[in-house]
Amino acid sequence: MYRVWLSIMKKSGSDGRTRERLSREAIAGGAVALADAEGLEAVTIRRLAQDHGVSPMALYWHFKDKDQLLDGIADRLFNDVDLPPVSTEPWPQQLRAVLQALLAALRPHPAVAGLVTSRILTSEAGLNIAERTLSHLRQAGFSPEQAAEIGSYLLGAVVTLVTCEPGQRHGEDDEAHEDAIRVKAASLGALSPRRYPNIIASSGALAACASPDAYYSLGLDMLITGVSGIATEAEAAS
Amino acid sequence: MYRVWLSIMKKSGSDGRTRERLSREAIAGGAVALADAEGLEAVTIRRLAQDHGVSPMALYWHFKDKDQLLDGIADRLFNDVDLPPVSTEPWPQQLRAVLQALLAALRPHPAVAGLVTSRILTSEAGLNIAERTLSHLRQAGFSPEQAAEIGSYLLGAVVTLVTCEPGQRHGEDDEAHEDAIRVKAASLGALSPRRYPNIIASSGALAACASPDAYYSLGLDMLITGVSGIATEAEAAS
DNA sequence: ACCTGAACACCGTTCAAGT
DNA sequence: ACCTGAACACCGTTCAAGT
Repeated sequence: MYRVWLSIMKKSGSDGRTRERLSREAIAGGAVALADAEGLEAVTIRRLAQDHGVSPMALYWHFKDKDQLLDGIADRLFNDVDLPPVSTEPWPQQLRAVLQALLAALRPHPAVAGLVTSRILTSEAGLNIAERTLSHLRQAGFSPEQAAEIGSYLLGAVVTLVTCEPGQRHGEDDEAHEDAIRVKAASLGALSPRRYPNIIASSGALAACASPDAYYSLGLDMLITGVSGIATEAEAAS
Repeated sequence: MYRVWLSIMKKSGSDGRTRERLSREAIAGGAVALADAEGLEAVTIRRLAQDHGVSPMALYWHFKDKDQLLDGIADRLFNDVDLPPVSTEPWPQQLRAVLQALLAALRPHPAVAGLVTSRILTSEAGLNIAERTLSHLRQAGFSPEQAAEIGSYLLGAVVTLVTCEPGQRHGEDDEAHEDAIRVKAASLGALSPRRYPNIIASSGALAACASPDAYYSLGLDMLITGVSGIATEAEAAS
């Protein structure tokens, strides 16, 4: 599928000498596709340049250094977020919808999801997500300071949901991935039943997620329930 | 402070030719201290070897490759966790105490905290933490499958709390860090008030955490409240 | 404005060899 | 058992130069 992406980008077949003009977007897009296929450690200036049919130094025209390239990847993910319109619904539902939108954008790209945590406030699109999150937290009655802390945590927690999904793949092909899951479940199941009875009972579910959709839905519920809980506490205390 | 660690390790002064025998523990300890001082990107096989007064290849006797070295760092953090004894308290308090113990071990080492997420089930000490977490979740009435998903998330969320603490330093010295915070607060404060009113209101708190203790306490409350909430939901549904 | 070639300092890692 | 030296393939990045 990475090869498909490549050929689209190059706009002509395997013999195609002609290639698209390089751009920040094309490079970041290629980086995401490469990370999806082979993991973040495969995303290298030299490798990206090679796949674009260009010299490594060409990328330095578009990005000051590799860190800015990673910023570009994060920015691309934030731009994939389809923020729900503000409505008259109660804040918990609206906040949940915002987090769910972020989640939906990150789920297809677990290998690069971790990049966004530290970059929300340095990305144009990320700022919009943060602003919406803070506004719903203010609706809940939190102070600007509390909203900042809780908001930072919530956005990070969405990333955590994605990167902690049991059996999350890390850029191997499908068969190798299934093998790894089977091996992991077996090794957990072979632990001492006296010392680790609960790990053994959960070994299958720890090695792979039976229903990712249910997992993510439960995760969002936990987040919103948690915020609602401390919101009412704070309200009762004031 | 990293220099202090170095001199202790070498057991003699600046002229000391004699050094401790190398060991997995000494190497992992040095790696943590180095990451604390200069960030995870400074943790390099060659740099560690140099600081230990040894050739880079010496480390390969103790660790198969760099990934195993990172495993060793995570293992060291898990061993710092002082797990509370099982008691007769209700499960939410006990679960909170377990998460708090993990949090206490990770807080001093934000640069390497992220390493633990994927390594809990491959570390001896990590398995104990996971087992305790799962056992309290089973007490709460969750199935082994639910416990696996929720437990994975909870342990990851503790890491998230540490790495998402607003203004979390990343291995700079103190003055540079305070400068960075001031710059960040100022740049957030200079955003468009029409588009980002809430970010501006929270700009100070987004750039740096006023009271980390309060932040972490609130974070643990959110986690426990969230789990409790979906636990009673699950109970009510059954 | 956009890209290249050569070069530099740095990685992780292998392998044969030393004690 | 524990460590070294030389070598290899790979990084990110700079700088001067080409079009």
